[in-house]
Formats: sequence, C-alpha cells, structure tokens
Amino acid sequence: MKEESSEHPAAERVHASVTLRDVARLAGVSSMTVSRAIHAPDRVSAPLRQRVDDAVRALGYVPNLMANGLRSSRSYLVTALVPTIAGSLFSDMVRSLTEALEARGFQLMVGQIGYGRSREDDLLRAIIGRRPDGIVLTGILHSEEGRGMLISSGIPVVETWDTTPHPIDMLLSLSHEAIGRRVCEFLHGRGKRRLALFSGKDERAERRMRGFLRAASDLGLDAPLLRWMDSPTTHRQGREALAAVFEGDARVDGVFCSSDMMATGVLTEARARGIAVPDRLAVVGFGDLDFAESVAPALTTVRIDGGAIGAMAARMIAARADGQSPPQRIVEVEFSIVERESA
Amino acid sequence: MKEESSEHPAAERVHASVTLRDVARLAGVSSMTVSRAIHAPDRVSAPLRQRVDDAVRALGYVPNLMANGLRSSRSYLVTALVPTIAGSLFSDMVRSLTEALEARGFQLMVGQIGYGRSREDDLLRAIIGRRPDGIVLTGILHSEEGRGMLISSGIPVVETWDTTPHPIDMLLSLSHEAIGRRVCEFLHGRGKRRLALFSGKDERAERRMRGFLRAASDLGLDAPLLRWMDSPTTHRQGREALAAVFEGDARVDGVFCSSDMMATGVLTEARARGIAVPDRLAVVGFGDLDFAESVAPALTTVRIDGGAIGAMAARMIAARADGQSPPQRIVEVEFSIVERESA
DNA sequence: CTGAAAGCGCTTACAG
DNA sequence: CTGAAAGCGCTTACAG
Repeated sequence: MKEESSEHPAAERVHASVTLRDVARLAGVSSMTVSRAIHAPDRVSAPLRQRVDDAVRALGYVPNLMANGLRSSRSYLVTALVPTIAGSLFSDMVRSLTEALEARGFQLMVGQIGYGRSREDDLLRAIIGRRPDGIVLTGILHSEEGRGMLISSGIPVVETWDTTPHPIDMLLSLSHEAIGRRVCEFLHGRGKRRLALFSGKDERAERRMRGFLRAASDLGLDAPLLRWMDSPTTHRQGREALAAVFEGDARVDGVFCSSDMMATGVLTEARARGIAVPDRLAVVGFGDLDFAESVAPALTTVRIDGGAIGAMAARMIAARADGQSPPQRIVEVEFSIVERESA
Repeated sequence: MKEESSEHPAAERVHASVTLRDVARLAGVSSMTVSRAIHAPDRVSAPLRQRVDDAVRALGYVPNLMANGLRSSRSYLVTALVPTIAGSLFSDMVRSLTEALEARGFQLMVGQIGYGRSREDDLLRAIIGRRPDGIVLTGILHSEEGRGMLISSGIPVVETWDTTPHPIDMLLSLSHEAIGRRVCEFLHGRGKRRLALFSGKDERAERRMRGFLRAASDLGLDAPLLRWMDSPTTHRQGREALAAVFEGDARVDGVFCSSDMMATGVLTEARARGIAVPDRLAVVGFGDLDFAESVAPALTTVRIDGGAIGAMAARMIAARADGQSPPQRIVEVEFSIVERESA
C-alpha cells in the first residue's frame, strides 16, 4: 500500500488522533460550533447539532482534556491521596468520592502516599502539575514545603480523617485522641482494668493510643501495655502480638487494636489459646470493615462513616470549583463504637 | 491594601499560577532555557542553570503538565482500571505498578470500573480524553464501542488477569478456566467427591467455576453444588452459603470459594457448626490475601503474583511509550495452589 | 445562532 | 550553549 500524500506538510505522526478540526471539517462547520454542540448543545441549531453529532460518531472523536484544561483552567480532575489502597479502611470514602464527583462531572484520580511519607512532596508536585480542581488528603499534611506548594497553587484542598488547628484550606475534622479516650472509657466501663494497646506505627493510630493512655491515666488505671508494629497492620501481627503478651503478662483483660484486621488476628490467637472473649479478654478493633460483624465472636469496633466523608469532600470541592465558598470550611466527622460480642 | 497595577492588561485572575515565563523573567533568560534547565540540565551552562534553579525555588514553580502534555503528546500518565479498590486482590498489582511506573517517570491514575461494567464506556472516554501514555485493564474489555475507542486512540493497552484470543493490544494472560480445573483436580486428589462452588457473579470467577465444573465432569464426579452471590464477595456471604448448604445437603465435603474473604467466612461457619476442616470439609480460597496464612486453620488458596503482573505491565507500557515494541505482546501469568491446612 | 482571532503554557524544530 | 518562532487542541471573548 502506498502512503497517501497528506494536506498538512507536518502530518507525519503515525497515530495523530482525531481533533475538533477534523470533526468540524467533516461536519462543514467551524470548530466553535463543534465545541458548542458538545458542551452547550442548546446553543446550536438542531440541524448543525445533528451534523456535528454524526461527525463525532463517525470519527470516534474523544475531546482532548489536556487542551481543554489548559485553555479553560479547569481540569475536571480531583485527586485523592490515601496511605494505601490495600486494607479497605478508606475504600468507602473512595467509592463515595468517585460517585459524588462523577455526578458533578469530575473524575477522581487516586494516589497512594504510603504510610512512610518520604515521597510526599514529590508526589504532591506531580499532582499539582496536573492542576486538579481539588485535592483530598487523607490526614493532615505536615511538610512545610508541601503546604506551601498547595497554598500557592490555589487548588482547593480538603484534609480529612484527622484534625488540626491550622488546616491548609478545608477540613473534615476527626479527633483520634477522642476516639482513643472513648475506647478506653468503654473498656473501663466493661470492668476491664489491665489494658493493652496493639498499634500500627502511623500518625493517626499513634494519636488514638495517646488519647487512650491519657484516659487510662485519668481513670487511675495501670499504664496499658503497648506493642507497636508496622502499618498497615495484619491478621498475623494481631496473633503474634497476643501470643507475645500472653507469654509474658497474662493478666491483660482488654485490648484495643489499631485495625479490624489485627483485631481479628487477636481473636484467632485467643481462640487458639483457649482465652475466652470477651469474659477473660475484651477486644476492640478500628474501622468496622465488612467482616467485623461476621467473624466469631463478632467484633466490637470503632466506626467512621467514610461514605459521608467522601460525599462531603466532593461537595466542598465542587462548590469551590464553581467559585462559591463551601457551606463550611471545617466540618466535624462523627465516630461511634459499634458494640458487638468481642467487648 | 491596594491592588498593584499589573503589566498584563488581562491579568485579572485571582490566582494565576506561576509559569515558565515568570521564572524566565526572574532568572533573566528565555523560556527555553528554563525548560532545558528543568528537563535536560546538562544542556545548560552551570551559571544559567543556577539562576534558573534559584528562580524556580523562589517562585515555587510547578510545571503545568497539561501544557507539557499537549505540546509533547506525552502525558506521563498511565491509567489502571480495577473492578474495585476495596478487597485487596489487586492491591499488589497496583502497588507494583505505581512503583515501577514512578521509577520510569510516569504517574499512575487508578480508576474503579465496578463489577457492573455499565459505566465502562463513559469511564473509558474520560480516560482517553486525558491521553494517558498507557492503560492497564483488569480483565478483558468486551464492549465493541470501548474496544474501538481504545484501538483508534493509539494508546498502548495491557489487558491483564484474564485471557482472550483477541487482545486489544498487549496481554498478560491468565486462564481462569485452568485455575478452576486445577482446583477441582486438587480436591479430587484429596479424596473429596461431593463438591460445592461458592462464587461471586463476576466474569472471571464464573470462568473459574466453569473450568471446575468441566473437570468435575471429566473426573466422573457428581455435578458440584453451585451458589452464586454478588461481587465483591464477603465473609458474611461465606458463612451464609455454608449454612444454607449444610441445612440442605450435608454431604458436601469440599468447597471452592471465589475469594479468600468468603472462604474465611466458610471456615468461621464450619467451626460454629462443629464441621471439621479439612477432614469433613475441605475449603479452598482464591487470592492468597495476607490473612490467608494466618487464619486458623490456615487457608489453602490460589495464588497469583499481582506484583509480577504490575511490574510486567509497567515494562510493556514504558517500552511502547519510548517507541520500542515490548519484548512480547502476550505473556503468560503463572498461578499456584498454596497448600495449607484447610484442604 | 455562528465564526475568526487570540491565547492557555508549554516543547518542537530550527537557527545561530 | 541559547533563543525566537510556531504550534499542540482546545475555549474565551468578541463581533456579526
């Protein structure tokens, strides 16, 4: 087959994708009419609209959002940063964000920041470079450089799942200290007196543990036994932590775990050792993941409404992108202890 | 405070972000020199490079990747579509994709396609609109319209976690039929004769079950009992399915579940009913999620190396983006049965 | 209702 | 090693 000679001298790309101009040429209208037919169809007369639609379909035209975004300075992109995609603690939030944003014409891009935070600033730079219409952060951003980049970018930011007196922009505020405190009081109310904490080494978990420790001290309890492990925490870590504790001080009668998965591991190990839950040992998890109600004994745990967080974050960002100010800059997020069999 | 009068007549935007020109002006060089200092520093003399670096830092300049992408037709963006972000079956793949792509200068954007597939074409359009340098699909794309859009977009595509004789482009091929067959033979080899299948209603799970059924028939076994449920499958569904089966035909002696989470629910229900695993009932899961080795009894399950899939997909896409052809267009993905205590 | 011109912020391709 | 010009594919802002 011979190559056709082309009209453009520079048309050498193997796979030049279809542009607005191609559609316009085929439909016999200007580019502007094509653009309007797509984005504001009622501003175009019916016959032209029809011709444009046909041409779009015939050519399989998909508008280039980079060009659109560059010119209109709206990317219709929102980025959410989560510590990790595994371990479904944030999956309700991601799902509801996806849905609420899609309904408003935005697309969600999920990025993993890791619990480590070393790449945080680089990742932030890559994200800001795409000029998203909003950024949802899981947790509070600490890096001064990162905060500076976000603030000077002018991109609407929602910090979630944590609290701070100095949010970058908008905040869905959740106090992990308060959670830890409440769980401690809950276990105390159940008559438990020798408590243990099994916790991943991540910021928010550490804050829950700190709140718990304060409450224990306020209640005049012995200092709880503490075991730290890497985040995200696993079933195996729960088993190992309980095994280690019961090979030492077997008098522990209540454990607060920093994740449901770890708490389930504690339940498994307790069963293997013949330790009665909750009578001899009460176990409380965190997250209320979907297996929590179904394991045996059913897991008592802390529930946070991730779906509500996602929906609210989407609303706040959409308001900003439309040039409005959101109803509130700071919104309190509720939590609750779901009482089941394990405590 | 009074507003400063600005040099540009049109400079009315509240938050015009810093551009290459601003950096160039401050550094006293041309835009091209700034661009080079950033992307090809050794093509710029040391003194100018220094001045540019200082200006970049002083202004907090973050290059606009939409403009870059528009001009260079490289977005440095790769999109991965997964059924759902919850349920960590694909999280190893996503993690390794993220890392392998980052190492090559690409950013990963994760999209959820749902097990439903209704929004598939719309989502695809939104993705193609951003002109990613590659698309990784979990599973095979069936929609004719979607396939057509991808092919005519010219974007490198890797289909993974499934197999087809007609890939869109590149394929990391995994036969779920073969998996189902192997699991059936495995249970048969363990002396199990009255088998059951608990499966989510999603394409790949259905194919595993089909392979299992064929093998059962080939082995002369009674037709396995089948129970279908919604995907993604849960711990609770596992409990309920086993309960339903054992209230009917209690002679079932082996179950293949379409997920590890569901299999763990089966283990829980078996324990609650005093059914000995694996002697009276063998249980096999799918996924080898991290809790599988730690539950009691430890779960026998099917393992697929998601990390390897992600790494290979990244390599294939990077090769294409660099204008090379990948080493192979179709690569076979291995699987194995991890034999533990439950079967 | 429709279109011609200009420009978003970069890089390509060329010249010196 | 450095820079002026042109253009990527759209939308804005204006004119008719």
